[in-house]
Amino acid sequence: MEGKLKENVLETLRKCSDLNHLKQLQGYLTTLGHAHTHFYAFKLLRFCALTLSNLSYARLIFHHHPSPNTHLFTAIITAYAAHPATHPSALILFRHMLRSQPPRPDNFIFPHALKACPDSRTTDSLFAQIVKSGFLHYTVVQTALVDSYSRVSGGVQDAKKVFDEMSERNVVSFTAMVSGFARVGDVESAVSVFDEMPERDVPSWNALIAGCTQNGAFTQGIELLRRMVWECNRPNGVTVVCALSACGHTGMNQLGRWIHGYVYKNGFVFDSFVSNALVDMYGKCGNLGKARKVFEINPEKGLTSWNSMINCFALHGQSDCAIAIFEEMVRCGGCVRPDEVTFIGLLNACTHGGLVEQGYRYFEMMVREYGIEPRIEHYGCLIDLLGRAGRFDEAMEVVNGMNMEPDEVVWGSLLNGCKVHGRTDLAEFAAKKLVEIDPHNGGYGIMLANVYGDLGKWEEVRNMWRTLKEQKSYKVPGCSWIEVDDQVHQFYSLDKSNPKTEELYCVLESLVGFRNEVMVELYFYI
DNA sequence: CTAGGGTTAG
Repeated sequence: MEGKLKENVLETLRKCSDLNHLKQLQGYLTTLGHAHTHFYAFKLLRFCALTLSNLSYARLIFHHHPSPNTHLFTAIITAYAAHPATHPSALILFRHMLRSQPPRPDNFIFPHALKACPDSRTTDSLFAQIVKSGFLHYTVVQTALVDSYSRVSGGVQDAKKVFDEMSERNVVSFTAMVSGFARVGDVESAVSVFDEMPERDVPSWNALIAGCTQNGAFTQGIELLRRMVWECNRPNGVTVVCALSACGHTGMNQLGRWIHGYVYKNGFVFDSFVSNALVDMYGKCGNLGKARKVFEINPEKGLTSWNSMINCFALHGQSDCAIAIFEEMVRCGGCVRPDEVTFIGLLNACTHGGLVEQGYRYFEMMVREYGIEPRIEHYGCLIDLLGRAGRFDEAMEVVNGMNMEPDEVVWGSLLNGCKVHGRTDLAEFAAKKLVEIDPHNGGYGIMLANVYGDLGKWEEVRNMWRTLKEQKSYKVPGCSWIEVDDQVHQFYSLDKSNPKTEELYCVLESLVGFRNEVMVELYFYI
């Protein structure tokens, strides 16, 4: 009889599609006196949280239960731990559980609680609890500890300590350690852990490739992708997203297109992450038509999809298109709301299109209509906008009215505007601020020296150069590259190592009308 | 029933 009911309930849950259905089932169980039977409450709660992703009703089920057991606690804590916004609630409930005598935590609950830890102190205390409850010998629990430490600030070393003391390590433990190092920018350590792995699967490769691309090691990321394929691992959607990001940042259009083909053949086109990464790659490689096409066929345009498309147009100075996309986003984006990234793109578009008034309006709109607190990046855009338009009074008004310290971007944008419009007095002020913020950045020192030169202050020019030499701070040379026929050509400013230097300068001269200090070097073959 | 990988931003 009981078995029959159980089957019925599970069957009904499988067919359940919305909250009303769930409530009906709940009512039915209540009439049978089973509303608080642990097994059913657990099933309902899990279904509600995981399938319907209705957290508020899930917590209702939990809090209405007179005596929740370990399973119920696990279910609700899992649900809370799944989203960063509800991490605090997960921990509050977990502490509550530790205080109340039964139910006791089991080994299944610790990994979830560990996921919700905001700092290493919290992870420490969970560590102690795990030891006390005798669950430390589980590999899964230890791996969760490694992962937890590696996510909180300053915790990688603790993660490594736990990792080193593990008696048994599997792919997951290694991968957790790899991404832990990658997260703090220590690509080297990530690589050495990766090299020690006895076996690797697709997520482990992804962890390292993501680590590279997130830390600016794009070429290294691409090399790893090749090695991954060479060693017979099939890249999945995650791999592809990382690789596309690398292609975009380095202008590897050929490889990007090859990956697009791979995406198409393997059905990843329906992955919104992949679609967004494709849009970004095509945009950065200058193929706006393709970018737009990929964007258009994405059936689930999310916030990032819209932002990426806007950024593409902004990057290429197509302010009209960027604005049109923004308006479409507001009109038919569904529940998508513009965020701070959207406005950075939009403001950049206005800057590159010279639309000062429009840019101003969007800035106001961001604050008033969308309630977004302007971040330093937005001020950077605004100063860039005003500076390029030569509206220095307003620019300074904004700088002085900011409720935060102006950063390099702000002063750099102002300096740039000053140079364009010949405002050497203000340029000196901005350049001095730059040097003040980062005295060891040779680039800023050189800019200040140049401004002194413009002003005819030769004594200061000499002093500046002497300081630069004394502290041995040199500017990293400006560099850009272009792909032609499977070859990447790298351009360094002031570099004359390329055999065709003279020819190249002649072409540049005919293009810009004067000689520019930019050079070209053959870099590598794909 | 538990552990690892993801795009956009001057």
